[in-house]
Amino acid sequence: MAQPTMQQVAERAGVSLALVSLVMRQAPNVSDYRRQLVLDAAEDLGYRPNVLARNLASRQTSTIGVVLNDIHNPFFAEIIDGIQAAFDEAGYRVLIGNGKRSPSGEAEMIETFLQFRVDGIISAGATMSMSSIEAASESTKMVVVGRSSRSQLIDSVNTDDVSGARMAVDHLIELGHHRIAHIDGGTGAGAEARRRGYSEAMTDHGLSAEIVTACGDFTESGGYLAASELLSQSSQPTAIFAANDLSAVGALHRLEDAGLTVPDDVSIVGYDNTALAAMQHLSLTTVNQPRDELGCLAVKFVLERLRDERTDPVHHMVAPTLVKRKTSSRLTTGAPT
Amino acid sequence: MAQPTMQQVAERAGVSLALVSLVMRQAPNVSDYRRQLVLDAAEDLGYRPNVLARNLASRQTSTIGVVLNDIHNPFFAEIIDGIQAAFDEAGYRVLIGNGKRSPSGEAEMIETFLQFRVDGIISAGATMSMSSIEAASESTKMVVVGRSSRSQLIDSVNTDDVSGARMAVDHLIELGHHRIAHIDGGTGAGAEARRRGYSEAMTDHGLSAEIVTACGDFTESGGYLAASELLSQSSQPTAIFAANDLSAVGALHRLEDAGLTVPDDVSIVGYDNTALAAMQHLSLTTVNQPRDELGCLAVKFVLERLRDERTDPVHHMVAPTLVKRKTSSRLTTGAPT
DNA sequence: TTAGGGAATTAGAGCGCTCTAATTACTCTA
DNA sequence: TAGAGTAATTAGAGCGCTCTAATTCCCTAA
Repeated sequence: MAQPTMQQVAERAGVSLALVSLVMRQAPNVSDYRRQLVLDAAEDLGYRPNVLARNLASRQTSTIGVVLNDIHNPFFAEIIDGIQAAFDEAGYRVLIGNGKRSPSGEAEMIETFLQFRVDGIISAGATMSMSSIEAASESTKMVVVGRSSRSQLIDSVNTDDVSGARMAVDHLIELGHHRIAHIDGGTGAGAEARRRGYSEAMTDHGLSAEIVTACGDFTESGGYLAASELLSQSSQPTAIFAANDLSAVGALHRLEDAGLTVPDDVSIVGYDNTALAAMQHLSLTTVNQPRDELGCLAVKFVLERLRDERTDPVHHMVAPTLVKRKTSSRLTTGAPT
Repeated sequence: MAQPTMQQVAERAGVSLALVSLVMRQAPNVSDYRRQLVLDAAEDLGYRPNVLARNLASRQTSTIGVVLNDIHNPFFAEIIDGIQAAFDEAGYRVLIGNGKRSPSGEAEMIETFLQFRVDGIISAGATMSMSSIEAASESTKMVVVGRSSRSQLIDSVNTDDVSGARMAVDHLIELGHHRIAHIDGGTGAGAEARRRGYSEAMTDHGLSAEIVTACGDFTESGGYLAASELLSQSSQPTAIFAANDLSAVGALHRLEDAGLTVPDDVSIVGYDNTALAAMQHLSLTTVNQPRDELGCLAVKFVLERLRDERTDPVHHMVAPTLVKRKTSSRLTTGAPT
C-alpha cells in the first residue's frame, strides 16, 4: 500500500522536489518541457498527492464538510445538490457527514471535520446547541442552514418559517377550516418557528381556542404517532398542518388506517416541498423551501469568509411559498366531530 | 484560526512533546499524575488533535469513506445506517461522498478519499468500471456493495439479483399475468442481473415471446418515461416489473396519469424494499434487499482486510425475499389490450 | 562583451504529529 | 546498599508536502 511520493516523482523526472510541487499546484513559471517531464513521471508511477501532507504544510484542505441532520430526510439530500454544485465550481470538494438526527451525532461529525481541518463546515438542520456550534467556529468557517440564528459569530441561511407556517394555516382557513391541528417538529431545526407561525395565524383569525399541537419529530413514524394522538381527542381536527413533509406523510397514513379520506375528511399540509410531496401519488400540499437558494447562499457565505471578504455575521432569510396540491380541500359539512 | 499544538500543550503541562502524544493515544505506562497534567493543559488550551499530522506520521486515518451512487435514492441512505453503526463500534469514523449517479462523480469521490488516505472505501452501487475500482484498491482497502463482481482484488457483497428478479416475475406469473414488461436500470449497478433474471423467468415459463424491456435509469423520472413507452405500444402489459422502487413509483404515476388503476388494471412490482415502498400510501410489492446485512458484511470485509486477517477476495451474495403488498394482484379479465 | 532583469529552478526549513531507541526514575531483591 | 529489572519519560528522526529565499539560467540592451 506504499504510495509513490513527490520525491520519487522528482527523481524519476530528474528534477527537484520543489519543481514537482510547483507542477502539482499548477503554478505558473514552469517551463513546458519540465512540466511534461514531471507529469509523465507522475503518470508512470501512479502518483497521487497526499492531501494530508499537503495540507499540513499549506494549512488548508480545499475541502468543506457538510453535516446533515438526517440523511434519510429527502430535504437534506436535496439541499446537498446546490451546495455541491456551487463548491465544485469554486474548486472545493465536499464531504458529507450524517448527524443521525441527534445533537451528539452532529457534534461528532463536526469534531471529525475539525480534526481533518476542513476549510469550512455547513451544518444543515442542526439540532445541537448554538453555543457548541459557535465553539466550532473558532476553528473553521461555519455556516448554518435551515435554522434561525442571531449569532454574532456564525452566518446563517434559512427560510422564514414563521411566515411559511402562517401561509399553510391561512390557506386552510381560507378553505373554511377552523379545527386545524399542528404536528410539530419537537426540538428539530425550525420547529419552534413553525409552531409560532401556526399559533400566530390561528390567533390572528380568532381561532386561538382551536390551537392544538401534537408532538412530532420530523420523521414519518413521529407523524403517525402524533396523528393517533389527534384522532383520540374528543374534538377531531378537520385539517392538520405538519411541520415537515415526512411527518405529514406519517399522519396521512394514520388517517387512512382510521378509514378517513384525505382531503375529503381531513386536509393535510406539509412543509419542505420535498420530492416526496411532489410525488403524484401523494401530491401533498406543502410549503416550499427554496433548497437551491438555501444551498447556494450557504456556499456564498462560506466562500466570502474563506476569502476574507467579510467578517461580520450575515443572517439571511429566504421567502417560502405555498404549493397547493391534492391533500387540502374546502371543508365539507358533515366532517367528523 | 491558529490551533493549539501538542508542543504548546507540552509546555503548559511541563512535560515533553512525546508524553503528550502518548496521553492522546491513550497509551499505557503513563503515570496518572502526568496524564492528568496533560489532560488539564489540553483542556485549558482547547487542544484538538490534528488528524492530518497524526496520520501523516502514523500512516492511518481511522476513517472510512463511503461512496454512494446517489444520495437521493433512499436505498443508499438506508444502507449507510448499518455501515455507520458497525464502524462506530469498531472505532472508525465514516465520511460520505455523493457519486451523483455518474461514473465520473464516483471516481472523483474515490479520488478525494484516496487523497485523504482513508483506511478503506466502501462503494455502494458503483456504476464506474471495475478496472477503475481495482485501480483504487491498490491504494486502500476497497469493498463494493450492491454490485456483482468476480474481481481478484476486491471484496464484494450483493444481493442475488437474478433470483430476486425471478421472484418478482414468478410472483406475477402466479397471479396469472403473461404480458409482463420490465423497466430496467440501464447501466446502473445490478441492472444487468435483474434484466437477466426477468428474461430467464419469462423464458422458463414459456413466455419468451412476451419479453418487453423499457429503458430506465433507477430514477423516478426514468420510470415515468419508460412507462410511457410501454403504454404506447400496441400490446400493453398487464404487469410491470421495475428494476427498483424509485422507477416503480415513476411508472405508477404514469399509469395513474393515463387513468389506469393499480393493481386492478396493471400490477407493479419494484425492487429494494426501501422505506418508500413500505409507505402505506404506496404499499408497493417489491423485492427486499437486506440492507443491514449488506452493510454489516461490507464493514466486516473491510475490517478483515484492515486487520490483515485475509488477503483473498470474498464475494458474498445474500438472498433477496419477496414482499407482497398492494400493487400486485390477480389478473382480471378485461384488462387493457 | 557585459551588466541587468525577469523567468525558471532549487535548497532547506518547517507543518504537527508518531515512533523507535535511549535515558532516567523507581522498586525490589540479595 | 548495590545491582537488576521494570516502568515512565524523552530525544530526535521522519512522515510527504509547501513556501520563502536563494540560486541559476537565459535573453536583452548598452
